[in-house]
Amino acid sequence: MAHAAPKTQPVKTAAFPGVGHDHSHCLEDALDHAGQICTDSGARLTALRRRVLELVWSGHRPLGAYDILTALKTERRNAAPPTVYRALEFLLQQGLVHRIECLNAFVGCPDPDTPHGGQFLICRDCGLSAELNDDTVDQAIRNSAAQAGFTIARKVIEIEGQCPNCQKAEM
Amino acid sequence: MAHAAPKTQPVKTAAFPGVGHDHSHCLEDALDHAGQICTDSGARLTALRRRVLELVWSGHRPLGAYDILTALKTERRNAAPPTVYRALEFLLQQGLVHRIECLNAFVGCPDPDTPHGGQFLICRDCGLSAELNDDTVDQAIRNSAAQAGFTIARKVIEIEGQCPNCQKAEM
DNA sequence: CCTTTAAATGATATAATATAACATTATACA
DNA sequence: TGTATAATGTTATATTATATCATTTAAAGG
Ligand SMILES: [Zn+2]
Ligand SMILES: [Zn+2]
Ligand SMILES: [Zn+2]
Ligand SMILES: [Zn+2]
Repeated sequence: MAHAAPKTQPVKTAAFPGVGHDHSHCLEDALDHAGQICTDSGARLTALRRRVLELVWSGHRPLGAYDILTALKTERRNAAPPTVYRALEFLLQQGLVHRIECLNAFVGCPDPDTPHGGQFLICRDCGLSAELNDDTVDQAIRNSAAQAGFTIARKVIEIEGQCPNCQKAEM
Repeated sequence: MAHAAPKTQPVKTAAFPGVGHDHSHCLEDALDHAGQICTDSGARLTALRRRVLELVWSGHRPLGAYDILTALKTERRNAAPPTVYRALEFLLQQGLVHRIECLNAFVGCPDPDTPHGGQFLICRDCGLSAELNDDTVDQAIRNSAAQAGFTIARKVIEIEGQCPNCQKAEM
């Protein structure tokens, strides 16, 4: 985890990226992490896979496979659905992207170093998503499953609603 | 955490239906509830909608729309995708069924009297699902969303893994 | 009861998402 | 270099979901 924030002011929850944030930084970070992770694990981050990761990270909005395909086709005329789905499958396996089930879409993981199922807040108005990893939620679910004698393999936690920015915009 | 359970014996969680449970009872219950709810709200539980609800309740396994369609076609030769999707849309609106996003499937709600988003345990081995409504989980998510300034419209909580029966069967 | 109107269903077409299967190319490595 | 493996190309098709307009059914009011 990152170092502690300065203590003098309330922790600014950065769940949703500010409208004017420096997204090139998000992108660089994601690619750097990806390079590191794949190097470490011996996985091959090919040009294609890297490019698909970049496209997923073109913003904080989950993208459908066919959105990605459309973008990819402008540079690779022969790109087809399997091209994208295979790259996404790889990126999912490496924990570099998450699949948003309720949207049939994919979004970059901002913290891929340790594998995790994410908790997603998804704005219905602007389409932005934010990944949380609240351990209280996680614990509650683990307890609940344990009580039912259920062994967890994967958690899908997707919260749809309205993000702070869009709430302000409505007033 | 919720209030303490009686200490004398472990809480029997009935999350997953026993292999030999009286399912006809589940079905009757579901149809009775549905009739009551629709009567109360003035919604029209037509023969078709009722039949689709029965099919969804043919077991505790989420069914895809086309599974339902296949079954329906044996009785209504002219059934088509919209036939099923429209009935499902109605049943969803009435809270009589839930949609399982990670399976693109639908399952009956065992407790439709008060609207709620469910928490689902889904067994990858046998396909059975169980609906929980653990308030601790719910609270944790509400807190987490509130901290992010996010307004919740809908929660998708789907836990994939192995149910107790399938764990035993593996030994 | 009949008419008007709205809701539900029928019917056809097509959109959107995802995978199967096999051929070809690139990479690893012995 | 040759061989095996992984990745990508290519084509076809499966699966899930919706749009649109016609027809039928049921509710409501006179
Ligand atoms: Zn960003
Ligand atoms: Zn928003
Ligand atoms: Zn049952
Ligand atoms: Zn099972």
